[in-house]
Amino acid sequence: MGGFALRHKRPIRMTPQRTTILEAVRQIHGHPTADEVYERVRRVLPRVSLGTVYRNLEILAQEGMIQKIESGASQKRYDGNPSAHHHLRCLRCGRLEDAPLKRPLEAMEALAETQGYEVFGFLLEFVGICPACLGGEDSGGNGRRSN
Amino acid sequence: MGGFALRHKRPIRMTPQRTTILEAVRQIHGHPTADEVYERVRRVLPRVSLGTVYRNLEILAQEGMIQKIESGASQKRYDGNPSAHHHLRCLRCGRLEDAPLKRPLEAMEALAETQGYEVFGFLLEFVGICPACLGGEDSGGNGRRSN
DNA sequence: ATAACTGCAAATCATTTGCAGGGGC
DNA sequence: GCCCCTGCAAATGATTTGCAGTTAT
Repeated sequence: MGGFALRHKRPIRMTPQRTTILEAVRQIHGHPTADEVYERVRRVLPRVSLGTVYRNLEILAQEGMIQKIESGASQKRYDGNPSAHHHLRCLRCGRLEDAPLKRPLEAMEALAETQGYEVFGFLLEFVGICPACLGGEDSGGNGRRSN
Repeated sequence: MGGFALRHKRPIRMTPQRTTILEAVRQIHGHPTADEVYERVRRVLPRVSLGTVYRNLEILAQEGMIQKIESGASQKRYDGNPSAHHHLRCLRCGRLEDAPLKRPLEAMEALAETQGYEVFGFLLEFVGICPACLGGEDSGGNGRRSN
């Protein structure tokens, strides 16, 4: 859950920057912020710009190669694992870890034992297209939306 | 879900601004943004500042009187219903509606029929305190955290 | 060749914060 | 009377974008 790609395919070019950014997201443990990716990429390509990192994280997420995690914090995080799984965030330090994919209430209990968290609750949000938008213009056009 | 209050109680004073802001959140259909609340409050109290609206939305959420919804969008939204329920967001227009509280996968199917949405997926994030933070300093002090 | 892509810097934009005065309790 | 609360304005900070030059395909 994260990249709900709607984009009309455009040729995507694998530049050194893009490749390095993808690797960085995959290599960094946890779920890096754009800045953390930037720091890491700079070790290899000292001249990349933060703007490029943002642009590529967005594109990689839309291509389904990574996940963009936008829930519950002001800073977005990225995840090299594009398959469905959920997260566990610490209210104090902001740490973000993977959570086992189970039913929410069962999982909440399991989490305390398994990972030593004190779990207060969870955020659940469904994402889709509303009837009004479905009725109006067709799927064409923009693609980049929301958030 | 939403207000995971951790705050040490401080006396909370019901000023006209705070009262009006609370009413606005309750009255506005859907799930207003801070700006929408501001607009509405201004009709009654033309001199309120946007800063005051933000401060009070935060406090009301921490008191558990409203919910602060921070998932999946750059603009936070607020919800006059403080009890547990989930949401359904449109990728195109950003509309945010209530979703029935069921198991995610069942709910996804139900949503298409019930509300006419085309549902792509869902965001699920657990929120709590990680072992490191639990180990370190006790619960004392700040209260205001994360995001 | 020709889009896509990049670096750079400036722009956005929601949200937060410092401050000095004001008003609930 | 105390301290919480307010309006105002400035600050913050993550993310985005315009532009002119570069490069992958």
